[in-house]
Amino acid sequence: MRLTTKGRFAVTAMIDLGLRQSNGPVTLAAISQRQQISLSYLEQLFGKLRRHELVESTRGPGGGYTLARKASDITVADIIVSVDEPIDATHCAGKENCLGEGARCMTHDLWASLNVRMVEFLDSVSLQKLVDDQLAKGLQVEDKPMIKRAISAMPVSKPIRLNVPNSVFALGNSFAKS
Amino acid sequence: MRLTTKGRFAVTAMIDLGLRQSNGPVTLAAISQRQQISLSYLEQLFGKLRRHELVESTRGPGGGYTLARKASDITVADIIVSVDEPIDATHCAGKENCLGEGARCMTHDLWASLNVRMVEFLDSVSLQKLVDDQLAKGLQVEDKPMIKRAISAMPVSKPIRLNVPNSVFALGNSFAKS
DNA sequence: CATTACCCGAGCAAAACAATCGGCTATTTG
DNA sequence: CAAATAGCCGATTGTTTTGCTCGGGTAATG
Repeated sequence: MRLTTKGRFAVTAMIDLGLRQSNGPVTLAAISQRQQISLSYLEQLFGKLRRHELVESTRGPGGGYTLARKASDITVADIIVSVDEPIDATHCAGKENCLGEGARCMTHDLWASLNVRMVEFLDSVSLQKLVDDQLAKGLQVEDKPMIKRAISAMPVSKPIRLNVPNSVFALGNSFAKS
Repeated sequence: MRLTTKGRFAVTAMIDLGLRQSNGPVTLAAISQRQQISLSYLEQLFGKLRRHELVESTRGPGGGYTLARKASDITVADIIVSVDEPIDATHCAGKENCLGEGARCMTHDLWASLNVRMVEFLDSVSLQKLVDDQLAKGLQVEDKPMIKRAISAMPVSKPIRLNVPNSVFALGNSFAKS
């Protein structure tokens, strides 16, 4: 598992979806506006999320995305592996004898175990938990009319090309051991 | 914090160092051979590790690197932030009003908290733990003569350009919720 | 003073990231 | 039916990061 902005975008978008899907399907355009993520990029991410059966789509007017199962049954790990895809693994992909001799690079076992622990951790955090955290922090979700399709209006401020240098899970090393 | 192959290389190299530093300084050339990581890349990584005071260097023949403090006082988080550097943070770098209005993108609080939990976790895994894991798995460290400088010999098989497509912390999504 | 081995910066190919564009299909609504 | 909505999909693009090479240093040993 890798942790980059890509996974972060996906998690952010999923929280947005979790917060608002009670009113019916949520459009990517709306998520794009609220979270400042490019629409096309969201389409790519949600394509993967859909293929991994984390979300379901409804086409046509009034359509959009909804969670494929309860938010409490979706974990952060589910989301991240969905968008970060398989790719190989341990640098000596699957091969037992990476160094030719018996030495077999310890990377395998080592990284596999650290990996498992990481996944266990991320698997212990549910989307519901993150949604609740947001609600607890005072974020109020605008109640939009329940009648399907009724959005539309809204000036739509220019998309604004952010082009952030990027990164994720960044943090000053303020937690370095003293 | 980001988790990529870069951090994985650094952790792997540090474990190698932790396993063998009892015989005195360990050369990057030796780590390069054992772990199949390019020497120059290791130099870059250890430059950062040294500036972050995780390792100390000894120049000249018989020189190499040693841990700057006990392996039990070095955490995986220490290593990863050392090589992955600061970079900014939450996509709306520091600014409170990412969306102009009061809405303030939830990304901030959200990612910050998830981030903290990630860091706490990686900070709970010490290098010593990983070294012990390796020893427990039956890896035996060759006891090289204690006399300083005595290595040298050894045919040095060609460096072999691996050029792995890359990734890290990869894992099939075999743990997907059923 | 030659060897060892750390030090350092510039540069580079390939990959991943983030976004754009253009066209398509399914669904709703007038 | 036609128009609008909104998901779907692939090709392409610019930037950043990755992992590595090259070429030259400098400190320590013998």
